[in-house]
Amino acid sequence: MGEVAYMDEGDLEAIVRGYSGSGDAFSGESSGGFSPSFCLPIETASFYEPEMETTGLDELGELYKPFYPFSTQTILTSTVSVPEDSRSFRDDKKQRTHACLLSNGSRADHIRISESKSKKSKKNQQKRVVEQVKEENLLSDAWAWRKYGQKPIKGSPYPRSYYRCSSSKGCLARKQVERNPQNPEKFTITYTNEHNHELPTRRNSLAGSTRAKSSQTKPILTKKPGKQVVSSPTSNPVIAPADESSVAVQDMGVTDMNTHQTAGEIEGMSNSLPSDLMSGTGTFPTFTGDFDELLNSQEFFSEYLWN
DNA sequence: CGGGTTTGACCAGCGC
DNA sequence: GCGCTGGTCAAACCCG
Repeated sequence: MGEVAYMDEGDLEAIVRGYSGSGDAFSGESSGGFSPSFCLPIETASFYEPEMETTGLDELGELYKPFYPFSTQTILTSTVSVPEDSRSFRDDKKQRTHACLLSNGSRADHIRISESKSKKSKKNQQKRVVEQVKEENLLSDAWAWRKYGQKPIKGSPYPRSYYRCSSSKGCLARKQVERNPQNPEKFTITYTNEHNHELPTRRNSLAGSTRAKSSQTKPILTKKPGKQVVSSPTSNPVIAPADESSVAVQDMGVTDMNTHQTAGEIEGMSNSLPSDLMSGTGTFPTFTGDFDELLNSQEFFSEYLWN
């Protein structure tokens, strides 16, 4: 546990250092305005380790609360940095870009850097923030995500769902959601890449509206080509009894958020969260702490962890 | 009609 | 080199 996966210490060191301010490729000039949500490498914890939810991170959790006060979940850490996922090569073929686009449109080319560092692009891909959240908190980020794939994962009875940011075409932000096999109540969310735009003022209208009926809570998938069957672990139409987290959310958020949007806007967005994430609570207040906050707190994390 | 999900296929990385 | 695995694509379909 807590092992640094996918990269050697040197790499991590470099990245952490870079991230914490030296402004190397990684920090990718989180230029002026809105800073990319994620560009920080944090320690990696292997998934599926229950302990990791409570380990030394408890303390951190406390510190983290102001930013992410959900009572039950644990924010975790993870990851690895280093850029460019395997797709980069294909992307080349397909004329797609895959780098850290910044708010100003510039491109943080941390990818290249890592490329030179390692060829194991797949493992070194820019995954980073991993959160352990309860079902009801799956909605806890204000970004608009569009599911683009789902795969059964070896070693886990639950499939992993893949989401990409749907609020901006060029946004490279990715999110993977999978149920923790050892603690099915919780989901592991892995964010990859960063958003190259600000928080959407509102989510796409249909996000969360579709499949609302057909989606059932079924961890294990059943396939029926051509049919809309349920399968996503995140397709939990009715799991989230809005709990205390909803309150907590509102408390926090607004602090940093006002730079991007109003609480009202946020709430509006919550009404259109993807159904599988919505868990049936159409009025779940969204996570207002935007990635900037996470970023900040995680920045702290990284320093805390590495010093 | 636009934008969401589902899902089989495809592709590249990795381990043996 | 081969097979396994994970990540993504894209067609088909659904919904408001």
